[in-house]
Amino acid sequence: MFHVLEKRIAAALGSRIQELYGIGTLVQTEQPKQASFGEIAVPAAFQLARELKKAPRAIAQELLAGAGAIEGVAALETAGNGYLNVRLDRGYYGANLLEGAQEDCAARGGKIIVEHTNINPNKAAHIGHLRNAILGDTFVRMLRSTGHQVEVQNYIDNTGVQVADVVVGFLHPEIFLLPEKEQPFDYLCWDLYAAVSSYYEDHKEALEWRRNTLHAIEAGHGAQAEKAHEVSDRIVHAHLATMWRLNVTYDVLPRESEILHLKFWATAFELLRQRKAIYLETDGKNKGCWVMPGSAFREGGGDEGEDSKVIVRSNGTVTYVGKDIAYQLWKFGLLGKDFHYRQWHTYPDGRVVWSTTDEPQEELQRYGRGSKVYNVIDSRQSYLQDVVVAGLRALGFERQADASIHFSYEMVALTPRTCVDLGIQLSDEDKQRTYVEVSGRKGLGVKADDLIDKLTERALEEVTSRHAEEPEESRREAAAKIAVGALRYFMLKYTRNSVIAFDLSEALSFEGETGPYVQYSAVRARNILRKLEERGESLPDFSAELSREAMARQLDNEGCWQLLLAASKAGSAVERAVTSGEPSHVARYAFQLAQSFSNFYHEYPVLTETDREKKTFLLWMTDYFRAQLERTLDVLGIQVPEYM
RNA sequence: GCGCCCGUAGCUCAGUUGGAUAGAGCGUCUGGCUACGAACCAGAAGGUCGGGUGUUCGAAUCACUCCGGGCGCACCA
Repeated sequence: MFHVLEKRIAAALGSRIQELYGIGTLVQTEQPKQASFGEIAVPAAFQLARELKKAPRAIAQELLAGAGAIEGVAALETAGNGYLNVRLDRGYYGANLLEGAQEDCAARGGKIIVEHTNINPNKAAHIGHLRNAILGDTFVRMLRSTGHQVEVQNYIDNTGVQVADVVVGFLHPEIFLLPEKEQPFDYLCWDLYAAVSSYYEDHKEALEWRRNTLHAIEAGHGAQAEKAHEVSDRIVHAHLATMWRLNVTYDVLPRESEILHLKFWATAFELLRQRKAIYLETDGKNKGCWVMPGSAFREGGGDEGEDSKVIVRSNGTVTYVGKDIAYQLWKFGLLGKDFHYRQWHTYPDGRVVWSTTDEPQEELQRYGRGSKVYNVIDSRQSYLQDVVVAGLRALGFERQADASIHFSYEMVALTPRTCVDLGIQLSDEDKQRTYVEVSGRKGLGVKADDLIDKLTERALEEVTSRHAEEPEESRREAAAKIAVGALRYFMLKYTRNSVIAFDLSEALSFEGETGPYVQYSAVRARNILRKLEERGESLPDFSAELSREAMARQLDNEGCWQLLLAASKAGSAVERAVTSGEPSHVARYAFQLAQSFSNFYHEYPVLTETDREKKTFLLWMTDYFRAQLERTLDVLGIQVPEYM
């Protein structure tokens, strides 16, 4: 509702400017710092001042003078030295919210592809991966809630060295002892991978095992290839299970093995070669390689050969970037080829994740052909992402290059204190830092499932301390939702390019700006409504009992009005977060919304209210807050427990 | 050396793309449960927005520069 009015006001003033000065501009609106200034502020006069060579204040007055009435606006006034402030018609606003004024949610644009998670299928997921998945999944929810069609892809690199190293571990039990105790497969691989990696340090000759294994995997047969398949398949299932705990799901898993077997790369290579995006280097350190010149992806890349990027190695194998270019081309439907698809996994709610396969299937399924592609990838890979986009550009796919977005984010590191808690040895230098980088290769880091388990136990303690009478299963269910709320909110409250220094005790906190705080507000809103039923009363028919006049009367109360206004901004908050590509905006809004509700909760006793109209109004406010809280939490992928 | 990111309250971070008196959470200090649940609320203290120069009606935000920190710059993924 709020952004409908924002747009309406911008449009009205835009045409007013057009008729007065003959200038077509996009009128910006903002929200005043102080509530006393009104609900919407328009700084347009400042922008016009330069062009018109007039004082902003005078322009604002001219704009105001002949402006006609705008639906839903009670008053326009000038303020400061050129602001136009808007006061909304409160009765109109409330009545429209009550009727659930349709947010214009018409499906828009083409399909958007979001690729996220992309964890190497060779070990358990850790907190760094969680940031990727939660960021990606939340962005998907944001897009879907604003009417976009989205396809979620999780790329599986099942033929890389990481998998090979774990296979090496399994095939050399005489060196890499498997632990006696039972533990999940992905945990076992975590240790195995670290062990193999560190073994290479002192036994360079062992790298030959890795090379052999890689060759076998590419060839696609033999014991090593079989083991590689087994490892990556089992790990992918483990990852899907971990992500499911966090309400993160996927539509399709494109796999590297099919990119190889279906010769996607060969097709891409032909394109790149024909259009001269890459060339065969005949000299220098890259002699014998197919390279992309540095000038393609770096500004002023002058030194030929010095900064060019190898796409095909001198031994004829393709690099990661090369495969990624082929994959990116496929995402846009530019390769002229497609995968076959088979059902890979069914979620507990019945939805199905599909995987690519190289064998034709009876059941036809189509993926790819997006009009816009978001790749959720660590900012450390921005250089490689630039090369991929440059590849598209060099092929002449300008539009698709522009529509390829590296949705980057900074890494998750650990605070030194948390390292100590986890028993990780630190150098004196590291102890002085504010954070320490995790390393999957060394086996340092916090496993995702361990963290979720820890959070769940913490939440269970809290729940049990308040609801010992409830059955354990029910308490566990609530605790799981709280844990997920805490974790998702924690990963989302930071802006994307801020490094998260992960602190265990901070993450385990459920007070202040946290997911559980927001969940708690929603629970309390529900409780009021439930208590109403328990008292033998029922929810009034709001639209019958609350006339526009009644709404205006009640909203004349400044406190109520400000609270309702804040609650009504959910749509515009998500909208803004989508355009700025910043999920943290939604998280921040959710927190503010919860704060507003807390204020409401303490300020206005609902059930004991004696004035009938006011009580009806307060019940409506409660229900509206509940709906907005649930809606916003849903965008964040956070559920509301029955009690907490 | 080159490129990207960061520097805002004691700590961790926001700041609607250049706007009105710079905001939260944590921590500290004062108060508030006989419950629409205190995982909460009310209040207080706490700032030279890393330093400097510039751009203009107006700068935490843009440009230049210096200082401090991080991450990239493979025939690894």
